Amino acid sequence: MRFATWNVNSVKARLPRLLEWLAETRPDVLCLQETKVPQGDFPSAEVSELGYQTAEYGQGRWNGVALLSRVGLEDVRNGFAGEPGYPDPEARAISALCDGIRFMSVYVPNGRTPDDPHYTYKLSWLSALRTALQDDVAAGPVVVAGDFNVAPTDADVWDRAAFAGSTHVTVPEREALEKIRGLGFTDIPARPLKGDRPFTYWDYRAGMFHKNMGMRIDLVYATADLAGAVKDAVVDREARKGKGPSDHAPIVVDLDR
DNA sequence: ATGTCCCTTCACAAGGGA
Repeated sequence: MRFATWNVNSVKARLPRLLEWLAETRPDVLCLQETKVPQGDFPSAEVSELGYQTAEYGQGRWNGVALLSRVGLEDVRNGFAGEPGYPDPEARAISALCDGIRFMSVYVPNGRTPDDPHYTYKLSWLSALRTALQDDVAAGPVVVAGDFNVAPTDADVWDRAAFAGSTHVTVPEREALEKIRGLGFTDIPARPLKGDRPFTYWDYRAGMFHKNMGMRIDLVYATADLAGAVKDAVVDREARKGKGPSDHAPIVVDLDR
């Protein structure tokens, strides 16, 4: 099985790139984030021509997550039990069973700055996610993949000094991820296709991509049975190149299963 | 680092978010 995760930064703006990438990469399951389309506006017809079923959890202008699968899509859940809002619920998580594995696509709140209420929301959201995942982990194999908006270690940002006082690198954010891993998840290491660090995000500005000034904030968390079956995992930085890319690159994981 | 992109609307320019 091959699965992937990708923050596309608007599925409408990215549709040509998405379709081209799907036809080339052919994941069995794809976790999408930041679709930025209201519920019902996901281009399901276009992806169905490539053999994919769609489950979408959309919202007006921001957020939005989706799952694409060509190996089944059952027991779809928008959001999770106990998920906080800001203050209303936001479209940040969707999960479903695909070929016996529960896949959850997540778009963790950004947090903005450490003194912003949005940062508190981010920590609450991650804590509630951990609680909700307990039942899923007890039920069978689980993959939680997406834009976590946290760099797990200092090695996961291009320059730790540049992030002094910023979100994404604070101890409470990192501890929140550690607690999620404590449920039995492994942070699946992905190979960078260039350079020594598997960054997944590069700001559009200032030529950050070309200077490889990136961050590893898109992550794949898999339970032990699946982590042991990983044959290969790569950050597809090719998808960050060329005309009209997302600011995030996909992570592609191959399982011996 | 703040050099872009994407969304929206009291829309053809500007603000918000990332």
